[in-house]
Amino acid sequence: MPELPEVEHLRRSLDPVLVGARLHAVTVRRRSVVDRSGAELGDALLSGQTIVATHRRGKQMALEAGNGRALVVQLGMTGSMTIEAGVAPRGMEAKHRHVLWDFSPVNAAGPRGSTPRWRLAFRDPRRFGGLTAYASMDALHQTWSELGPDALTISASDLAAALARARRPIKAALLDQGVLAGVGNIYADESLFAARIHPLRLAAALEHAEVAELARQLRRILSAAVEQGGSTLRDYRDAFGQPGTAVQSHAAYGREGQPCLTCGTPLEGIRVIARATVFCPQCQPRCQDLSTNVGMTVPVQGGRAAARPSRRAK
DNA sequence: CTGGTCTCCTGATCGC
DNA sequence: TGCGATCAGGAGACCA
Repeated sequence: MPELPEVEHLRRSLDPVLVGARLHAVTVRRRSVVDRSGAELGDALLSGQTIVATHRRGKQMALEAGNGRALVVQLGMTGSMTIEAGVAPRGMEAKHRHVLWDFSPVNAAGPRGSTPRWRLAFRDPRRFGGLTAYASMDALHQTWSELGPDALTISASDLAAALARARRPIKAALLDQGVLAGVGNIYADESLFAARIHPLRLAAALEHAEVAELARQLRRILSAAVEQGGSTLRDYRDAFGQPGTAVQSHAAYGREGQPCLTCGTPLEGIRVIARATVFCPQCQPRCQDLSTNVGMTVPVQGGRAAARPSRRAK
């Protein structure tokens, strides 16, 4: 599922192709995926406009047009923006393509210098994503100012400020885009594991050193995932259909019941605000006092001795 | 005000 | 082989 690294990688792969390109015709096959707030559909979708920049805040990506309008792309669970260079997709790949733009790429000259026509496609089978039109960059920034600071560059002090009044589990706070922008279920679990913080710890009660470590791990894990092209579990592809490889470095997400890569204890699975959550009961103690007692005999609640083999049967 | 739960939506997977 | 049940979860609506 696309989170910040996937969206940023997508933006970086689209940017050189789209900036400077002019969007010709736009085809809307399912207009319910477009929130145009009163604008005419073609205007909302930047028809006829030249793309002058791409932007990102959290999990949202925006295309800025020459006339000042902006179009925000939200990928939701299964959304994608792909470049179709000549060949049209077939089969399942051709389904659920809700909006299609014809455009002339900037850096790709066709035969005898003629400019080929490429296509940009917004596809989203589950339709948790969508496109939102803004009349100006000011209007867009207004909306984006309601998001928390971007997780890719989060500082310890900014994270501390964001969490200071969050009277809820740290994992719930991390997933709230108004607190911190860009983190979803995968990278919430990964960053909490790396920072050795239990997902149910009260956000506002974290020690400053823990918040600083969490900010550091967020930056490290997210930027590494961007470089790896994001995490492809099933659906995610970049602008040219390539999957990301960051899933190979997941230490917690999707590893319930498997041994912790640090201590070997079977990872535990719980649900936090209805999200599947995986953590190490040994490395991420619920009671913060335990983490200061490294080396001592740490009492572990519940019978963790049973390595819950029930789930591994296959 | 805060935070937890529900709802949308489709495809993959599992069990029988 | 087929089919129904289950699961995945971002984000906004809704409720305690």
